[in-house]
Amino acid sequence: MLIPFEWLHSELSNICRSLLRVKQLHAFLLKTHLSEDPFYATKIVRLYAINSDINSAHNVFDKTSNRSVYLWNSMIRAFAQSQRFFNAISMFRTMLGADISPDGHTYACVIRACADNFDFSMLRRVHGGVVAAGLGLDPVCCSALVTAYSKLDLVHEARRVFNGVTEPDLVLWNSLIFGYGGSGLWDLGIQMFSAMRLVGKKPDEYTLAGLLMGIADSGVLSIGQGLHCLSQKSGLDSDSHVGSLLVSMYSRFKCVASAYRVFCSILNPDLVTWSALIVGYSQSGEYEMSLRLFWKLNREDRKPDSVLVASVLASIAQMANVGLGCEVHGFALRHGLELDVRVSSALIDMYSKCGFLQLGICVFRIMQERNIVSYNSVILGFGLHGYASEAFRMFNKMLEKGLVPDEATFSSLLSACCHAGLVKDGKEIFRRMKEEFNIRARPEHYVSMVKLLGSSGELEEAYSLIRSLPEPVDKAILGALLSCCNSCGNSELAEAVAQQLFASNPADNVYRVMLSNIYAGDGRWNDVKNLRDKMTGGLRKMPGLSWIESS
DNA sequence: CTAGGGTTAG
Repeated sequence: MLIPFEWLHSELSNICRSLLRVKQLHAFLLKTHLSEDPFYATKIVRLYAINSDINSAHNVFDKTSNRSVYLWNSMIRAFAQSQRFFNAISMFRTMLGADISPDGHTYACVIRACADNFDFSMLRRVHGGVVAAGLGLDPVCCSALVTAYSKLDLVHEARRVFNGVTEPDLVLWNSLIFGYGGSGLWDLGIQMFSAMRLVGKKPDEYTLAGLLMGIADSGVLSIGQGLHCLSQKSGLDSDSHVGSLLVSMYSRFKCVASAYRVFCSILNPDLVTWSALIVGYSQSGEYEMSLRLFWKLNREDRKPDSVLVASVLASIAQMANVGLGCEVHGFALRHGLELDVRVSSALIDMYSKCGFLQLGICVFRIMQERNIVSYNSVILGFGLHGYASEAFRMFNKMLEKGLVPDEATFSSLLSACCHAGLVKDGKEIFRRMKEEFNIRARPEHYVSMVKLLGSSGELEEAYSLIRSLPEPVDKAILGALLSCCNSCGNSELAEAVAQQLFASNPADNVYRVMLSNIYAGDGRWNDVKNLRDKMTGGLRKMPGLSWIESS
């Protein structure tokens, strides 16, 4: 039989998104007995995996007696991609026992699977295996290890792997920069970037994405602008990934005009980019513009997804505009998005924040599938309207259903106690959260507790709660205590708290002014003057910024 | 010949 090889190879190299077509190709290969060949088997396994037919992929693997490393690797990757972690690992174990030895790519697949599954002890064991196999300095394995450790919040471990490599390639540099960006260690990311440039490596779109990821949290707009400039010069700002990050970076700094300019320069803005801009406008308080863009997107051929609808509803909740909320509710109904838990929870939240708790409860009642988020929204709604007992009733119902409460559940309950002034119940639920449900109290929980205790005259207890926390105490918690002190006229405690706030945030002038006001209220002009004299310090010196000026 | 290490918003 004459086989049109050219046709076959181009078909196999295409990323075919139709399962039917893949099955036809597979059937054709079976007829020609080419499916016995590990080369073709690998292709078919990959095509089945892309179309998420993992059983057919496994079947092809089983039927192929002559298994190449490529075939093993593809099968392991296929299992990992379809979240079948256990299968991926056991396939790897089988491979170790077979008469073929895994290569760097095999280990990379397994390492990635461990990270995706947040399995630290397995990652450790595989890392050991990598070293034992003599692949400890293999660039592919090292990149995978750096990414995996960063994903498990062990960036320092990632750095150790990186340091072992004498001449890191671009991917390895990028992996570490991404690790730093994702862990909020943006200054270390910048340092690595400077070091990378010193050895003459040119950044690509991954490098910029890694850097930009951390910058929005840094609070230093000039660095973000420097990176924007750099991406323009390297012609990377029209890349939709980099563009999306720039849009959200500018949005977080509330520079929506710049965000819009970046948006316009992107060649093919995708749903992510649109989302970043729409959410950006609403985060900057420009709700009308945000909604106008939402409807504009809707007029184009791309349709908003449930995540975007939920975010738009969140900004409508902030506007407390129930008319717009109803319009978007109608939109969700027309597009069958109201069954999505994220959308319906956002609807509950929107209605209750607009003052229409009853409508929120209606949405809750007709929901098909209720998860923890839906219960949290309805609990928050009851609390917001002062119905603390209803909130607790919902909480108990949720427990009866076997749902496990999370941090947000307790935030909602504590805020319900705040709104109703239920000090005793608040203390009790705070205790149960920690002891019974093993949830570590987060800053927002402490904020509620401080408000609750402070507003009922138990300032001392609120203060001792704060003193039990490790330094530095979150500024939201101290801020809550400070406003309680102010409203009940306890200027002595107010001063202590303001000093603590100022000491931990010396660069933020808000706290300097706060403290200054307290001194001024007591007529202590010398203290006011001292405070002002220290103000000449200027901006904190930033590490490794010279490259911005040079670029 | 193929697979295989590094992405983004909410």
